Amino acid sequence: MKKDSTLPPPTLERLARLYVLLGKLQNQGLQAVSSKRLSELLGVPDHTIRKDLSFLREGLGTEQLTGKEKTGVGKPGSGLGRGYPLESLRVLIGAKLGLTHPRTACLVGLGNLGVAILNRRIWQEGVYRLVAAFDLSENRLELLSTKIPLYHARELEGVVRKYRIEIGILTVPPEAAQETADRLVRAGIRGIINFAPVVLTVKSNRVLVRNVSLAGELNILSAYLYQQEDVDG
Amino acid sequence: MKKDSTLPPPTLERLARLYVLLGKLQNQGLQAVSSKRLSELLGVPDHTIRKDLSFLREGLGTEQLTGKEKTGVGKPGSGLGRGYPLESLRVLIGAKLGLTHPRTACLVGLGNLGVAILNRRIWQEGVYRLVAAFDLSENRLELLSTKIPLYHARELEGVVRKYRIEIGILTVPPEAAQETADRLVRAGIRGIINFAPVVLTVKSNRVLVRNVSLAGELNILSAYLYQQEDVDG
DNA sequence: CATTAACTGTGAAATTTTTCACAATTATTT
DNA sequence: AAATAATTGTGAAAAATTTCACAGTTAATG
Repeated sequence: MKKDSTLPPPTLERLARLYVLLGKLQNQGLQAVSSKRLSELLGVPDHTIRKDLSFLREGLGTEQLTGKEKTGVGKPGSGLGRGYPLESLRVLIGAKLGLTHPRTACLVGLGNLGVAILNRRIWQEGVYRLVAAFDLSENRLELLSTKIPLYHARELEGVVRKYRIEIGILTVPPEAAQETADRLVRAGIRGIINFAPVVLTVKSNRVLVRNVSLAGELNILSAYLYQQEDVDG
Repeated sequence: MKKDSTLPPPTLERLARLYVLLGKLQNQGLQAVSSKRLSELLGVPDHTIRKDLSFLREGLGTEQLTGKEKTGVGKPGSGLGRGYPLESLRVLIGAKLGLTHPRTACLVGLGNLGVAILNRRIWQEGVYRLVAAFDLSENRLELLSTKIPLYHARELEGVVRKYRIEIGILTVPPEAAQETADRLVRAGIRGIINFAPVVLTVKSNRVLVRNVSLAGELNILSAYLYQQEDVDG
């Protein structure tokens, strides 16, 4: 539709995380933050944050921002209330990332991990709507007390199609992960967040996959530690 | 110690994930893979994989690899058994990333998420040793049946120091996350993998933090979907 | 009201990372 | 034994991303 210029991937990912942080800061009752503060909180250099934020300029409205007009959201200067106003910054990032209208999600696999995610507060906040959760065990389904509609796994395709579910969160055992992913894809899912310890293969390039891997994180951490050790001695 | 040239971060992170994948492929009984296959499996272009792998050359041994000697691990040519031999490639990556000697880890917080991680097979594989898990609830500690030593949270600092635990995995409720992280840092932890839905602030630059955030992943996914929607219509 | 201090915003430079393109290699086929 | 097909490895070019440095802004201070 809008042919908004697309963001550089690293910027997009940092903004997506920043968006979460801004919500937290708002809940703490703050009004504004500086790029320096955000830098400390996020572990990203302050100039990188300002640069990222400068992408919000594009498509800010119909006002012709020619030349050296005032363009940004941030308020320069010292003293309280300077920096970026939380409220408007958050709205702006939300608009840029398309986080304004709610997305539907489903959760597949109600083991310990699945239940942990089922109980997350994020589903109460309204931005993401968990409209279904699936499991193989009838027993499990009956035992769980939640407001989220629960279904037997055999109903996966039907429910995903019916509610046009966009995002699938995979918390099934590793053996079942690939097959479940295939089923989600066939049912028309648009994105998958995979918590199962497998490397998913999804051919369709219409479907985005984010792998969250404990083993991967451990390896990355170890490798950085190892590099540190090389340097420090 | 070794002053090994440090890897570009994107390469390091891809190799760390590749290492996991190679283990899986080995378990499937395969002997070798091509960069093209890895490309499909990992969703990374094949030339990027080959380039990444080319960093393994450095410090491959004392052989002086002058000129156009045979240097790589991969076997060119067509037919079965061509490409990269899984075994030796995995060993080489492991050596480069310092994944050869086991690392100690602890798990803090034994709610649903914690227990899910406690039961992961990775702790049986020998590369990472989960030497302690903590929780506040005595009840919970008694109920759990596992070979991993369980402790009350009050013993955190003592146990971390005693066993020189390097990596902490945080699966506590959000309210407790920052304080727990502070305690881990004070006790001398070297890295933290944070699964709690908060943005941790860790001043010490001796300590590495990896945040695993459902909200972050959801936002990233949504943003990419939104960009796709802009293009497709 | 001039000065100071603490910020933002950004074009341009520097750096890093990815992509390209193709020579070299080797099993398999003809 | 020549041709073919599939594959690695890598310098060099291209592209992307980060860093720099500083002009411009504004509340607070002296």
